[in-house]
Amino acid sequence: MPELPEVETTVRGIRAALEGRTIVDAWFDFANGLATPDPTTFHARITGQTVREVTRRAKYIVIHLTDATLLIHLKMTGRVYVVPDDAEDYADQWVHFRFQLDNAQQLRFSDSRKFGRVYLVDDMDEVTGSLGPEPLSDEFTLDVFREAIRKRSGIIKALLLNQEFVAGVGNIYADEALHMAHIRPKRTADTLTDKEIEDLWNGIRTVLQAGIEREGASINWYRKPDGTKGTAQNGLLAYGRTGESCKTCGIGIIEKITVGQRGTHYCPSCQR
DNA sequence: CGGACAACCTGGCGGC
DNA sequence: TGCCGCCAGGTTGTCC
Repeated sequence: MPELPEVETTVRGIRAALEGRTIVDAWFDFANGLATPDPTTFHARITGQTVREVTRRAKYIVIHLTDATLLIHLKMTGRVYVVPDDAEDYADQWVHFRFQLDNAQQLRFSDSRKFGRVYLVDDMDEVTGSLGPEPLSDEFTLDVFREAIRKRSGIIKALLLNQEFVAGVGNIYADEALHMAHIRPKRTADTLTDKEIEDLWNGIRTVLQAGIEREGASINWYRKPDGTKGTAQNGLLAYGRTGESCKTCGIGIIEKITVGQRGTHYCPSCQR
C-alpha cells in the first residue's frame, strides 16, 4: 500500500496526537512484527518514553522518543491511527501493536497481511542508513539524479523501486513518473538521454508532490489516520488503468506487463 | 552489479 | 453459494 505520499499523509495525521505524549505501556500479538529488539527489552525500554517528534524517512514513520527511536514500516497493508482507549475502529480486527499513551489514547498499528515491521533503536540510521536520497528534498537535485543514473545499467523501473537509489518511490508512483516522462518501464538506465533523465527527475517529484497534496492513493487498503480515503487514485494516469484510453496522448490504450515481478502499467503510444 | 525467484501473510475478487 | 486461483501499494535473501 503505502508509498512516500501515503506515509507522509499518515505522519501528518498522527503528529499532533503524539508529540509531547508519554508511552506508558505497549502490547503486541505478532512477534515477527517486531524487528528489533527482543520483546522483553522492547517493552521495558519503550515504557516511560516521551514522544519528542514524529517525522518520515522514505516509507518509514519515525517516532523520536526521549531516549530511543521507534520506526514503523507499513509495508503493503499497514495503517496507524491514534484513538481514545475505548474507541472501536474497523481496522482494529487486524491490530497487532498498541501503544498506550498517558492521556487515555492509543496509537494502534493495524496490518492484515502482517508484513509491517516495528523497530526500536538507539539511532535511526541502524534502519534507514542505507537508503537513498529523499526525492523531495533540496539535496535531490537534477545533477545528483543524473550522476546516479549514469552509474547504472539496469531496467529503469526496477531502479526507481530500489530504495537505495531513491527512497520512497513505490509501484504506483514509479509507473506514474515514467508515464509523465514518456519513458517505457523496460528501458535500461544507460539508454536514457539527458532530456529523458530531466523529465524523469521532474516526473518523480511532480507525482509524489501531487500524491501528498491529494493525501495518498486509496486504491485498496490505504486509509488516512482518520479512516477516510485519500484522493490520489483519482488522478492516476497509468497505474491501474489497464485497457483504458491514455489520458495523456488520447491515442494509446494502457497496457499491463510485468517488470521485476511487479505489475507495470504504461502507454505504448506515448511512452517510448 | 543485476536479474530471476521464493518467502513472508491475508483478504478481496473474478470465474466456474 | 462455495471453492479455487490469482492478485495486491513492499522488502529481503538466495542463487546464478
